[in-house]
Amino acid sequence: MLASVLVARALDRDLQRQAGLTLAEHHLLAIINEAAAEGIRPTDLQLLSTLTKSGLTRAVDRLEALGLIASHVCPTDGRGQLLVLSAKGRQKLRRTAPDFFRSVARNFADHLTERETETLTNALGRVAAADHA
Amino acid sequence: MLASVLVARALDRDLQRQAGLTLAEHHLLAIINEAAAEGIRPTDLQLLSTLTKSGLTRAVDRLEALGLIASHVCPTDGRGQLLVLSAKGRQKLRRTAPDFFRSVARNFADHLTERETETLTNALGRVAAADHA
DNA sequence: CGGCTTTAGTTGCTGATACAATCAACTGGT
DNA sequence: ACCAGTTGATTGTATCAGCAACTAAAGCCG
Repeated sequence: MLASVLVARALDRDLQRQAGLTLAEHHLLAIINEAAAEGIRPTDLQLLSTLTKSGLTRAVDRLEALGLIASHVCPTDGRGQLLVLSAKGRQKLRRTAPDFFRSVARNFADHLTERETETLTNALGRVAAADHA
Repeated sequence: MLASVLVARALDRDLQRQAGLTLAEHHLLAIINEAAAEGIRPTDLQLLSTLTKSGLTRAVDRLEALGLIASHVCPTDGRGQLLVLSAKGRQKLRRTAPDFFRSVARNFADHLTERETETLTNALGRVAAADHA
């Protein structure tokens, strides 16, 4: 827990300095970027993010206000939205990437061996996928 | 990050239900409990916790208001305090422990092999000890 | 001693999050 | 075609955390 908080704070600090984005916001952009071309539904986004439903709503609002993402009403479900990166959002992400990767390396990845990285990925992936009800 | 957030939320939820304590508050009690008998300084406590200075001040205030910890002026440094568990705090911690350990097992430890646990402890310990400036 | 710097801890303020309640749209059985 | 129940998402409210500025006690050094 301590490691995760310290790393998260360091990444957050660096991102805010270098890109004016929160770690959570940047993470959302990254997830949306890797989603299908037609966009991603907030519910699916939530499963991959560290936010709850309401937190996600607010974060999406902010990103939309910044013009980094766009939302359309889902054609097959009038309740839902489809979120996509705007051109500005894609650009932001691309420009931010180098600094961000350096930050991840410096604050986290460089401290681990390859074997450890693999073990962590597996083990924590399983933990994250578990049911925490 | 996702794993840590999900686990933290699950532990927090269980603790609040079962003991009326936040995960952060419970963590502070646990750290103080393992500290030297004469008490622990807020600064030292902060290094082991996930809180910042100001967050720690507030959390300590809450725990003191609940009567779970007591603070004395440090005899060798008039600026500082020495924090100790009260009898009530020790009791709280003892009574909370079984449920808490179960929660940790269910939400985290049970998903890992012994080798993985060992690797995580080492690797993340190193990450936490690193300088995140 | 006496002032300058550093360290310990607190406080005002702001922003972000979560929970719970709510609104809106879809779905399935009759 | 309708209504009950479910699911997707938003909003009201309260809390908590963090930053930055501040106070006060130590430490250092001439």
